Amino acid sequence: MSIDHLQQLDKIVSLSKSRGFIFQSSEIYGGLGAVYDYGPLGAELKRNIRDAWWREMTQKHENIVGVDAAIFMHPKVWEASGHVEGFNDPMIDDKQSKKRYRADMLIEQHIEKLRKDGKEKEAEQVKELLDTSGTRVGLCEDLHKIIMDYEIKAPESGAFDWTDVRQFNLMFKTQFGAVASAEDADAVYLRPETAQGIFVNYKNVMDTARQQIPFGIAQVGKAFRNEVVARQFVFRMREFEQMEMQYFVKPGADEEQYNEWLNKRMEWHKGIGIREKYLRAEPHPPDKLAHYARAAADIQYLFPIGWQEVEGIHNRTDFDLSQHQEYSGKKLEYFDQSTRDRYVPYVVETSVGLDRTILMVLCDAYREEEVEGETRTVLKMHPELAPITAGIFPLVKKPELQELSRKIEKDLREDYRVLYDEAGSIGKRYRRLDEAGTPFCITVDFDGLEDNTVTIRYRDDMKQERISADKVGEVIRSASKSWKPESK
RNA sequence: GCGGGCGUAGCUCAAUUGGUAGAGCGUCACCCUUCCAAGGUGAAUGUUGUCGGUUCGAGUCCGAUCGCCCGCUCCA
Repeated sequence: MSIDHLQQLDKIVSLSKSRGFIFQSSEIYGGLGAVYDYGPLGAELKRNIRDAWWREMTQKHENIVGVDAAIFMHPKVWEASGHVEGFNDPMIDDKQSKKRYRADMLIEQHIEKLRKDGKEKEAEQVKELLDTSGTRVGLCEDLHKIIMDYEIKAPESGAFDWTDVRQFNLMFKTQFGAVASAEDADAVYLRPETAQGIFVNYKNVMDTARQQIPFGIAQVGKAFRNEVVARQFVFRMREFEQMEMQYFVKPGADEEQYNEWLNKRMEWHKGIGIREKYLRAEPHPPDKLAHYARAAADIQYLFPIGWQEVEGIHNRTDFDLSQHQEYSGKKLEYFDQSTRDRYVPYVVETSVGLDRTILMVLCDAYREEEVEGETRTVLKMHPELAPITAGIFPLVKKPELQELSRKIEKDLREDYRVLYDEAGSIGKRYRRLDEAGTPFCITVDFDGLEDNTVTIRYRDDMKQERISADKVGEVIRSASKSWKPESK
């Protein structure tokens, strides 16, 4: 059976481990949940994708500049951004049905029910208690007491058999300063998103980079989320890498820019070789928008686990800058010299998960093909993303062939990541590099010694061409540039 | 975090009622080899996820723990 589009993630998990793309973190100690390490091939693939994004988003735009903000930030940043509040969900479980609910949502629903039943007075009472929860014993305890006192039952099972209310803080907290103290005063968070590193530097960049609105700030970096359920390989990890660009625009220009960036970003995904039919843009319904967003859309890929978000495009309005202006007391307004307008810019965000992009590239590239009764496993990824660009082989282990092979290897090494291999049969060496996604193999044979030629073998269709040994680099360059996923 | 399933070599998997842990592939070395996982010879690799219990004896039974998968939930 040949495979053109993956149905199971297992294949990628196995291949990732056996070829050295991705390993589980701390594996020799039994692994650490939802944390993964990149191996030799994975590290190269990751770098290539990161570089492609950075080139696209900064180098190709005169009005987008980069920053590299620290992971640690002032604790107030997360108060201003809404994360301290929004990242704490009080949850409660129904022991009968094993369903989990948000405690505050349960109470809200109960209030609505009371109103519907005409018990306006009691509804007001509960609403008052809900609004003041957290002021008596603690948030969890107060919410639990309301549920108990008003005998709020589980919506689905109708049971009244609750666990305690527990809070899930999705931000990682750590101690700042060498002397550990139990006090929260020293607590800092590992950033749950990189975006805030851009917003807090907005003024600095404005003051130094000689940019005028509209302009963008790009950043690639780690973010950390203590996910309740972190699963599905590198799709949802506790430590992950984001590639973000925040585009600052004049209020009113936000909708147009939002649409434009959604299109541009979709084109990028196609440009790195992802097949168009497995990509789609999925707008968020207005009632599902994040607290900061006016409009949002996912760019999704059809993973073996279904359609899933790889990138999010958000119209963040002036929410973040206004919040930071309020919390920091620093003016973050923009003054337009020509129109003499003064305003807090609106922000259009493009935020793509680097690890998710890697997974997408691996999934989209994965093929199993029938070749003369044997299965060929091959990663047909864009040549410019491939961890190893070319393999160089002497057809057999003979000194003359080895000599020319080594010379070609040395030349190519200046510009490309290459691998010299003389072990095993030639077919085996081709197939090994197929699994690594290497698009080109150069083989030196005896005929070639006569006229200084070699054969280049293409990964995607296994076709071979005889070319001049002096033109190998050139052929690789043009074949990389002209590569299209349709030709896979 | 809850419910269910699973955990044996780098990968995929065997191992009778509880009775000496194996195979295929891969890896490495050498030989052979003039273009698609060829062949030959040899080699390395496991506290059976971890800890504890039951037993004369545990990969197998029991408990705990860690991790993975599916569902619930969550996804700012």
